[in-house]
Amino acid sequence: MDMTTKLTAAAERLFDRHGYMATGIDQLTAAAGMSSRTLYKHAGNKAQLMARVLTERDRRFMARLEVQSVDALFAALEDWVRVEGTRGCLFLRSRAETGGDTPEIAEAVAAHKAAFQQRIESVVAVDLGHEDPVLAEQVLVLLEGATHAAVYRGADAVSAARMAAAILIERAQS
Amino acid sequence: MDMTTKLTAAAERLFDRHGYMATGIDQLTAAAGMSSRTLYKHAGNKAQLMARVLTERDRRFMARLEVQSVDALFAALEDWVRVEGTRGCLFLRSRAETGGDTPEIAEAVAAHKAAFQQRIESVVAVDLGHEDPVLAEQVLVLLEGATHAAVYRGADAVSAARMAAAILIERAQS
DNA sequence: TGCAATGTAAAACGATCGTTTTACATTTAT
DNA sequence: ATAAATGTAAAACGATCGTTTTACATTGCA
Repeated sequence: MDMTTKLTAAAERLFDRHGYMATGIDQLTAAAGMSSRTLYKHAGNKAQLMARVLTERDRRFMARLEVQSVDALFAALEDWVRVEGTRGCLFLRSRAETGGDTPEIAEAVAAHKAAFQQRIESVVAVDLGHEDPVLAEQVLVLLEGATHAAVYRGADAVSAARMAAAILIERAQS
Repeated sequence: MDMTTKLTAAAERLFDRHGYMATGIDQLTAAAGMSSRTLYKHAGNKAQLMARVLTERDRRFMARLEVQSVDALFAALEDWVRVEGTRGCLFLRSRAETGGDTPEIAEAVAAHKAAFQQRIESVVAVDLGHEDPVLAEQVLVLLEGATHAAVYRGADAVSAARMAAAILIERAQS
């Protein structure tokens, strides 16, 4: 595993567990097993490192959402939550932590959320046989809600959201 | 307005807009119009100040949720979002920023979320004439989802959530 | 009248921040 | 064989962090 990969993985873990601002450069170098000189050579600076973490996380998360039904979206979220834990959406969290004032971060978040919404719209269209923007928005709200409610409600929140989505989809299909 | 009230109001605004970690004590003293000596006399320290901000916010938010129907819960959230803006849930955000490692903050968040859930359960029970924990969990997910989706989707997310809740409630009533 | 309380302004505290630099070792490719 | 690239360890950078303290002014009550 090359230094960039190792750094990005370590950074994602620390930023996710302790927050972007609360994670210092020396914690990052210690976790990644490299000197600060090497960190800066590969990452540029802390904000760019966070942006790269988000881009990598987007890639991994969106890969799991390559499914053909709305119900499978919730199954994928259940898997994600089981594997990665429940600390809320890292994209929204890092944007909020920086007040939206760090361009690299704000752009990575915007790109992810646009892709996220697009994916939901197309999966809803597959399930229904036609587009339904309002239903897609409701599914998006349920996924976002499951992600954040799971922080304090656990996996129950995800399965409740999944059942709610099934009802809305069935209703729209008939 | 006494110093404690002025400080808490200024702190809530800054913590919400820029994040807890990113807001320094000197920004707080400048916004509240007081010396750091007075700030520490009233607040104890930064974490206790954040905890007091959260307790006050819980009071104001929960007061708006003193309603008699699930639909009114979403109407109340629409009002809240219009008045206070959309930067996500300050409770979850501050807990995530501190990794859950700051006891005062973690406790204030836990207390709020417990009260939030309880309120939803009782409003659902009023609407249905009986308790329905699963439906209440779905309403909680929709409210949490609307709060966080509104950050990047705007008010559409809240009205979509409101419509979804109406469908689920109607279905449970018949 | 005088003392306790409450406030400000500003300096100082040691610690830590993100970042750069200096000095040196090791690997890699021509 | 040699020069470029890539790494480490560690010191140093100025800035800022949360917090405490010193010195002094104002207020309100006994």
